[in-house]
Amino acid sequence: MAVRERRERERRQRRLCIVEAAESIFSERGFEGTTMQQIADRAELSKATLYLYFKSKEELYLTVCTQGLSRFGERLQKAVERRGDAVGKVRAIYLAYVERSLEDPMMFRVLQDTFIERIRRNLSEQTVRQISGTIRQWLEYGARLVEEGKREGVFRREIDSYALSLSAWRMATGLVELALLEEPMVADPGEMRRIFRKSIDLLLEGARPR
Amino acid sequence: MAVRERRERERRQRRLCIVEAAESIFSERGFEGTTMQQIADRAELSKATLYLYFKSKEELYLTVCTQGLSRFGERLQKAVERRGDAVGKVRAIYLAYVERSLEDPMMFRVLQDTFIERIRRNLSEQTVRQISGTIRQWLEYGARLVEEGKREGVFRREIDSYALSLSAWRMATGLVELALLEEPMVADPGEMRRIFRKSIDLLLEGARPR
Amino acid sequence: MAVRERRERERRQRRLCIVEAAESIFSERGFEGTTMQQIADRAELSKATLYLYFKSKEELYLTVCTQGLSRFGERLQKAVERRGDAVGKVRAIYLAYVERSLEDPMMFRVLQDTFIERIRRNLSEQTVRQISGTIRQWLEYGARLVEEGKREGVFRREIDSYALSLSAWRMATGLVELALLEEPMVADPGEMRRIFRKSIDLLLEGARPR
Amino acid sequence: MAVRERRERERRQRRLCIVEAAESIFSERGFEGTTMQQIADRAELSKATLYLYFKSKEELYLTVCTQGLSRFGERLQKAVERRGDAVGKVRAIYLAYVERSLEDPMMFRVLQDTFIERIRRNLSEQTVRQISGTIRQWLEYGARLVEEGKREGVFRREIDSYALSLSAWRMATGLVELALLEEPMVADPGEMRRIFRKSIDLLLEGARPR
DNA sequence: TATGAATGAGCGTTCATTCAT
DNA sequence: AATGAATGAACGCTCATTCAT
Repeated sequence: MAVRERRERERRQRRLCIVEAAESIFSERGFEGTTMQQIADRAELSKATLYLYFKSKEELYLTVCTQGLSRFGERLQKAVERRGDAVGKVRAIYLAYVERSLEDPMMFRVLQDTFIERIRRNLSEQTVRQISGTIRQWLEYGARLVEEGKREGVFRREIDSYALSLSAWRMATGLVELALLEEPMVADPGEMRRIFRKSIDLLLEGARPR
Repeated sequence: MAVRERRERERRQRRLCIVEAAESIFSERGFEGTTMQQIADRAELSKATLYLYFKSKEELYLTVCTQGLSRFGERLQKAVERRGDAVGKVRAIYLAYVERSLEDPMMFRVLQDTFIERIRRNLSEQTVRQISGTIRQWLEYGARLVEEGKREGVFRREIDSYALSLSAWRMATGLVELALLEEPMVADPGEMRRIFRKSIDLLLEGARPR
Repeated sequence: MAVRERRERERRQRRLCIVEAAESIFSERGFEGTTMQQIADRAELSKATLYLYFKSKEELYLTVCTQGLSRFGERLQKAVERRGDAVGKVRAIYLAYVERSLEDPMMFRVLQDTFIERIRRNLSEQTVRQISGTIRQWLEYGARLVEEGKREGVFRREIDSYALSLSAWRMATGLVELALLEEPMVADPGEMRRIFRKSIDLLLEGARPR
Repeated sequence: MAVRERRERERRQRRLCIVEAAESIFSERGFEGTTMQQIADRAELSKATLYLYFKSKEELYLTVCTQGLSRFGERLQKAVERRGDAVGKVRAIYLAYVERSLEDPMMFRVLQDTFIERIRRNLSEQTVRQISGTIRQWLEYGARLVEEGKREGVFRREIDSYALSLSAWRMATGLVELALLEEPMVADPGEMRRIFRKSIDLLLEGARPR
């Protein structure tokens, strides 16, 4: 019967709906600041129903994180395609990361939580491994781009490609964090845009052959 | 009588003891994840006693932050003294920041909390302003070092000194965050040390005259 | 389905149950002396459940007051109907007020709290206004009865109808307060009954044309 | 030695000082709304010292009540002296009671608390008896004045003198209660003064021979 | 005698989770 | 499958009282 299929489809749909509601609230208020009631309200469901799809607040949170991570990855992927040399590609991926984060601060913030020890402790080992794995893949992808650049002669041979990849990622993240503060701490939005560009340019310049 | 003096001394000691307990728990669990009971337990005092020394959780948090901030600042200050050129000074302050953070992860984490929007919302405006103010001072100090370097001819004239200062700070912070994860996500401690050095070298190299 | 109806009915029932528990404890111990735990215990519910029905202790208190107030009002209303002249009406309403208060001391005490400055300070302005408003209505109703009496010629023309209304109300309240003390302070119950009658007779006699 | 005497004197002085501080705060905030800290602050002593003079908050409260009661009584006594007939005397004592209460609302409010069952339960039997006794004496004094008035022919023979005394007292109390509300519930201060006079006049008029 | 310091018990309120329907 | 109702456990904070000095 097609009934079962429909059921299954509806169930997935419902799940998705919850995840979306959760994502938007987690990112606004963080893990601890979010209540199941708020999520239920936004999903237009009852609190109890949430527990039919996720066995705890943590599991729901984890789902939001991993789903967001892979969507994020897809976007970055596209940014590098059709770029010229490796320098351009690294620059493009850096700026795409920044851009995406600023456009969808929700996702960015949820992912940031993932690096907070206290929250990690609430997640199962498997989850942490899964998230770490994905991130490591990106970093390695970045490192490969740098290696490619070395072969192209746009980066110095002795550059540690993984260190560069890592540095760029952390610098981007740290600056976005700042840019997303409601009350700007160090600079206004317009200035921040320039700073993003300058930051990656400095780093890439530092890796160029002299 | 010396009684009053002793009392005074004991009182300061007790206060310090509470601040230390608070610092260690705030850094483990963040502002929201920390309860006054936990702090009281670690300080081996009753919850009510905390309120004899601090009128609220927030005031205690603020004290932890500002005390840590100034201790932190003093260390950085020392790191720059007796250094040769501006490049050396910036490098020294960067590495000192990293070193201090790794030695005293508590303080680092408490300060990081300060950049989480949801937590900022729970703090009084005054608290946020005070912390932001101190950080901005550091950043400006960093920018002045870069300006000094331009005059010395070790940095390019067109470098945006504030952007460099900011980028370095955020990169350091982002990398330390990673290094402090209990289960290393991307690299082992030994490798991280090298990466710290490489990261700042890349950035400084990028700012050098060609 | 009748399910929804039953639910609705049960919910009202539960709410009523809480209000009753609250009324009995508020009247025994006053607003400040009452705890949500005590109310929960008497209603045989958990403290948290109270908050499903009332959003705060104050809202619960307000509900107790206003419900009691209107119930009280209805009884007084009935007491005046089918009475002959205005003197009879005022007398009837006075004695009904006393009677009701002695029968339902809970309500009487809760309302009395309303005149204690410190408790007023703990209530929202709206709550206080609402209660004051109802009481003022009664007083004005009393005053209108006196005016009616003047026209009938059973009260002297120069009598201040509002002052009489007010005096009667306060006298009744003060005497009831005394009568409700567990250990009688001034007179036994039987004697009190006579005193109530005598008190209003004195007042009415004082307002008669000579 | 005179040392012991001085000690004793100082001790009494200190005690008085505490009672005064307590009286002023109890009357502002009621029994439950008052904290030992507030009393200690106003008495410029430490909280612990209070417990050297009174074994509990309740005992302190009781002392305030009984002391206030007797002082109050002395004032009323004076008001009746040198008055002409019994009507004038009753009127004088009624208005003196009102006047004193409005001048020293503190004392009035503390005494009112004495009629709240919940507070009575916290006091020892002896205390309650002591307070009741004093009040009863006043009432009987009032009743004797009425009897005097009957002999003078200014009150009707069949008047129940105790009932009149009681009614007047409760009416006065009830009206004062109203007058002391910060936000006037029924009438402004000026109007209240007239109402006080009218209220006792009504009652006395009601007791006159026709 | 006087007090600074300390605390247990308790407050109103919130929330993740469970359960009967 | 979905939910309204319920609750235990905890939260930040307060206060009457005790105790060492």
